[in-house]
Amino acid sequence: MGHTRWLNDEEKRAWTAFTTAHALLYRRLEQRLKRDFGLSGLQYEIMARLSGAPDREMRMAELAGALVNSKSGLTYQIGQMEKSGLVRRRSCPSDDRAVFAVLTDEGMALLERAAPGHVETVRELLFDVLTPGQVRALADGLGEAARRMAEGPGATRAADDGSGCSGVGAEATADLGA
Amino acid sequence: MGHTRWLNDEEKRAWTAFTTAHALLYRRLEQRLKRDFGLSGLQYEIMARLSGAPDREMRMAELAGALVNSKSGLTYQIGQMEKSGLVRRRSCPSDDRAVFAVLTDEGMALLERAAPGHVETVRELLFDVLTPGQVRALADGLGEAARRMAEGPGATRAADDGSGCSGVGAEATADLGA
DNA sequence: GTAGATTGATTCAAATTTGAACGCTAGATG
DNA sequence: CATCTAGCGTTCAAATTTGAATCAATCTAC
Repeated sequence: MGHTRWLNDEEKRAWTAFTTAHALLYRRLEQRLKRDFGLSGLQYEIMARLSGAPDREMRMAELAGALVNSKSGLTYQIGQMEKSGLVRRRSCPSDDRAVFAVLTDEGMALLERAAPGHVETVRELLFDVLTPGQVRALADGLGEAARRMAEGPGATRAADDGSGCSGVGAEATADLGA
Repeated sequence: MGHTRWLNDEEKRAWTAFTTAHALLYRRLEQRLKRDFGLSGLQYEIMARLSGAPDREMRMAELAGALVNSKSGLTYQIGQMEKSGLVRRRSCPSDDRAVFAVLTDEGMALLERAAPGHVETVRELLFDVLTPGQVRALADGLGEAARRMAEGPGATRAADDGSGCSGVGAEATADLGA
């Protein structure tokens, strides 16, 4: 392997902008969610994902894959949210291994209260700053990068077996600003 | 406050692409760093930042601000890295409150070994996928967003007093792919 | 100068995250 | 059918992160 292809100045700018913007934005969103609704960012994302899925439910592994989170971490958070009544577990009749996380009515209600402010913040801090062309570049460029990383080698398999328990095709983008 | 300005389809695509690409990429980078060098992502970033600063040192608060991390979290990590000899603390003669984190020669050497693979991964998974126009859009659009969030209201102050202890202007972008 | 307010960093307990086992079931192979 | 492999979710201990105190030192206004 020859010489490293270092980043040029514009790539360095892009890289720091990417990581810094993400960190700052995510931090703001978390602060707001915690302060106003006692929710963590992950909890919001879980609810947003579930809200967009058929019957408002997803299998644990599928959900973990969609959120890019570890399985054990998801188990923990679903446990917390179950205590709070935001989510409920349901086991799958046809496959005793599978567990579904289901968004409760209470969870849905909280999500609907939290979503407006959340989305508004994303808009103010991100989309109001970007030109339409830049929005498209994000969607296209980063979308393609994400797709390749999700499939390509090294991806933590989330193997989508089309088992009889239903199951969503991976691309369910929630309406409530997942 | 009237109605919520929800995200349109392209904005939703951009938002999920942004968050998902970041999560996937960051996870890959962390796995690689941990496996090959026993480093966490944060530790790498700390070293990369320090390596680009004058005298390879920064004040704790300044560093925390640059990394978008809590002060207490940084205290912990610097403690860990000090044990490993990657970093060393130095107190400021003219201000007894201030503490500098200094990258040691050993730390610098490790960074130089880790950087090529790190940067190469970023290139493969991100920049090789993006068009030059998309790179520019990231740099410009997200750069502007980051700038506003860093300054605008709600920013966790990192007040840059130009005290006699030296101190870097906030924008030191490290060469080693911070 | 001195009280009072601010800033810099650390400490501490609680919450969360991580990754490697573990137990269990479904599906494949013989 | 018996066994073997692989997938799913959980558990567990260790590591990390968080945020609210805390302690000390600087700066401000009297």
